Amino acid sequence: MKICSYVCVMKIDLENIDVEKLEKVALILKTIGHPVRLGIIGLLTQDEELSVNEICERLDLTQSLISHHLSNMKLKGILQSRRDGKQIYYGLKLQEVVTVVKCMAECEI
Amino acid sequence: MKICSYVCVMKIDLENIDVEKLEKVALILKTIGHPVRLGIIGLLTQDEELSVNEICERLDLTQSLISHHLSNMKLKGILQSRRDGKQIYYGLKLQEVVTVVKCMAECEI
DNA sequence: CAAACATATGAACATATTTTCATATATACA
DNA sequence: TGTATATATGAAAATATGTTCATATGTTTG
Repeated sequence: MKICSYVCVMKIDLENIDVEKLEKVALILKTIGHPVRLGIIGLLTQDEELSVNEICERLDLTQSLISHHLSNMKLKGILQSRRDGKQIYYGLKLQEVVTVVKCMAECEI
Repeated sequence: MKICSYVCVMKIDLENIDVEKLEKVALILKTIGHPVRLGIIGLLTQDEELSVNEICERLDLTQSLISHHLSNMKLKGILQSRRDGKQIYYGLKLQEVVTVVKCMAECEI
């Protein structure tokens, strides 16, 4: 399913977007725009929730690195987390990022 | 028109995205994720093409700064340019970025 | 309560990005 | 051809980001 093609003709009304909002949008996009964080988002579209360790193993990256990236994305409202015993489970909060990533992943670049 | 809501349930199949593609996607998103560059993209959704000077004036930023950002985005395939006499006109090449920005601009963050 | 496990955090370092300034290049036109 | 105009470019400085390492915190269980 390709959506970009007909949506993309619409104008982005920047007059109605205040600077603060624009900077928030920029911040989210910049944050998503990193291979490790994209990897995490990818995993979390397949599994609703994953523990830090599961993410580390699946991406084959260190706990510390993953933890930093998770905190980063949580801070920006992209992810949410919940503790269950010893583990902390992360999941997507800002669902729109999936649309964004899908759109980019589908197009030819 | 809100599209995100129903698209976002779909999974991002990272198995089918090679690392190279993933990094390209990351690069595009990171590039878009900057206030000045978002501003340029916004203008170019309203006007198909704009000269460097027009962009500078509308965003009230220096020629050099804008020029650097334009080159950056052109290099990454987001924009295209064409010379007409003394001026160089820039326009969107990777139309998908509009979907991306719109999606982010519409959601509550 | 101590040990083991899961995760977070802070500092330090390396690297990348953004912006500015000065200057170069390209085009038009008198 | 020289001058004005439009844009690009390169280097430098300031700032931000990513990664690693060591260690702290929180939770469970023997």
